[in-house]
Amino acid sequence: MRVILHIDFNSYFATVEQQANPRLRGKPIGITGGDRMKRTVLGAASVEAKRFGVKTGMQIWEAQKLCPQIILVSGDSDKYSETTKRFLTILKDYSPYLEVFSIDEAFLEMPSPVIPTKVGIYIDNYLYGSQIKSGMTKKRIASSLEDSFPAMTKNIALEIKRRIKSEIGEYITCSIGISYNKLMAKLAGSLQKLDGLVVIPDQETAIKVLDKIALDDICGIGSRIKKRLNNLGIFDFKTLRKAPLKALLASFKSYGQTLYNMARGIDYSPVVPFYEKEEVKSIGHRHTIDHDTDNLLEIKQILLKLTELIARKLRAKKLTAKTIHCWYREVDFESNGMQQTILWTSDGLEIFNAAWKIFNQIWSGEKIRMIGVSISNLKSQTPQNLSFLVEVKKREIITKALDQINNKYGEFTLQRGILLGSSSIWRQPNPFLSDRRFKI
DNA sequence: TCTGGGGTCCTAGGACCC
DNA sequence: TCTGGGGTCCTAGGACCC
Repeated sequence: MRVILHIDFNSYFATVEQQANPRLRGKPIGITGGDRMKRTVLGAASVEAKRFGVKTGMQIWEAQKLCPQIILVSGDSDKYSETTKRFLTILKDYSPYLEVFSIDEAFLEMPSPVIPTKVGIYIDNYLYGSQIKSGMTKKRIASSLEDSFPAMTKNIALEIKRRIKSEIGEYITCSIGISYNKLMAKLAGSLQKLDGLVVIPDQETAIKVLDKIALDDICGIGSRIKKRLNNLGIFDFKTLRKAPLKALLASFKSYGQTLYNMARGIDYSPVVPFYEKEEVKSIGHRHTIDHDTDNLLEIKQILLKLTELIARKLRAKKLTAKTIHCWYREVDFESNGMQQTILWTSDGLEIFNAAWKIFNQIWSGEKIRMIGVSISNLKSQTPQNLSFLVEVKKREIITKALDQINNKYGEFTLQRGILLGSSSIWRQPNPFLSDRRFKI
C-alpha cells in the first residue's frame, strides 16, 4: 500500500509576513499583488482576517468593507520562495519522493517498509517499528508494519510540524493529510484547516468522506465540471458513483475515467520527485488595466513591459523560446488570442514585435481590460550561433548590461524609451529607486 | 465598483512529410 | 488516376490548479 503525505501551509503568504514582522501578528492582514489598484485582489488573508469573512481572491474594496481595519501588505514573492526552500529541505529528510506541487504545497510518499530488522527498520533517519515485539515471526512483523504504517506516518507528520515551527517559525503552520494516494491525501489535508492532521487510511473511509463533501471540494472538479455534472443530475459523489463509466466517457471523454475513479477514491497518479520534474514549459505575464482602454499607446507600453519581463526570466533560466501567445480580455470578459511560432529567441524586443503583430491582427478596436503574453516551446540556450552577426552581437551586449543593472537596482531601472512616462502600474522593489530611470 | 496572475494539461483539426 | 497511414508540428480553445 502506498502512504502519501500532503503538506499544505495555512494562509501561507500571510503567516510568512506575520513571522517576519511581529507587529502584524494577531492582526487581520491581506497580501496584495504589490500595486494597489482598483481591480487588484488579495493574494492571501491571515486567519484573523478570514474570521471577518475575508477570502483569498477577494477584491480589496470588498475585503475592506468586511474588515475595515485590515492591514494591507505588499507581497514579496522572493521571501515566500525562500521560505518554501527551507520547508522543502525539512521534508527531504523523510523521503526522497518529494513532489513540489505549488509554492505552499508538497506531496511526500513514504518508502514502503519491506525489510524488517530486529528492532524495526530505518527509512532514511526515521525508525519504524515501535509495534514490534520480541518473539514475533518475520512474517508477523512485516504485516504489523504494514498495518501500522499509516500510524507511524502520523508520527512523522507531527515531527514535521514541530520542525517547521522550530526551524522556520512558530507562526508557520501547515495542514497535513495522509492517505493511500495523492487525491485522498490532498482531500484529507483540506478537511482540517489550521494545523490539521487527518488520515484517510483506506478506500472504505475515503468513500465515507466523499459522501459527505461537495463535488468541487476535490482537486480536479472546478466550477465548469461541477456544472456539467449537475446538468446530468449528479450533485454528489454518491450519485456520481452510480453513473456508468460509459456515460461518463461519453460526456467527458477521457476525463470521464478520472471522475469515475474519483468517486471511488481511486487515483494512480505518481508522486513526481522534484529532481525528475522537467523545466518550466511556458513563461507568461498578463496585466489587468485598472480601467477599460482602447488607447493603442497605452496597450503598447504594457505589452513592452510584459515582454521585457518575460525575456528577462527567459534569460535568467538560460532558455530560448519559439512560440509567442498574445491575448486580451474584452470588457465583458470574452477573450481573444492567437499564437505564433517564430525563430528561437530570448530577446525582449523580438518577443514584443511578435506579440504586437499578433495583437494588431486580432484586435478590432474594442475596449479591453486585460492583456497578456506567454511564451512556450522552450529549450535551453545553445551557444549563440548567430553571434557572428554584428547586429545580433550588439544587442546581446546591451541586453546583458541591462539585465545586470536591473537585477541589481530593481525592475525597470533601465527601460526602453517608449516606457518612460507610462503609468506606475508596476511596483518598484525599492521605492527610492523609482525616479532613477534612464532613457535608452 | 464584478471577477488578479502564473502556470499545467488535454482535445481536436489542419498542414506537411515519407 | 486523388489515395493509406504514421509521425510531427502548429494553432485554437477549454478546464483545472494555487
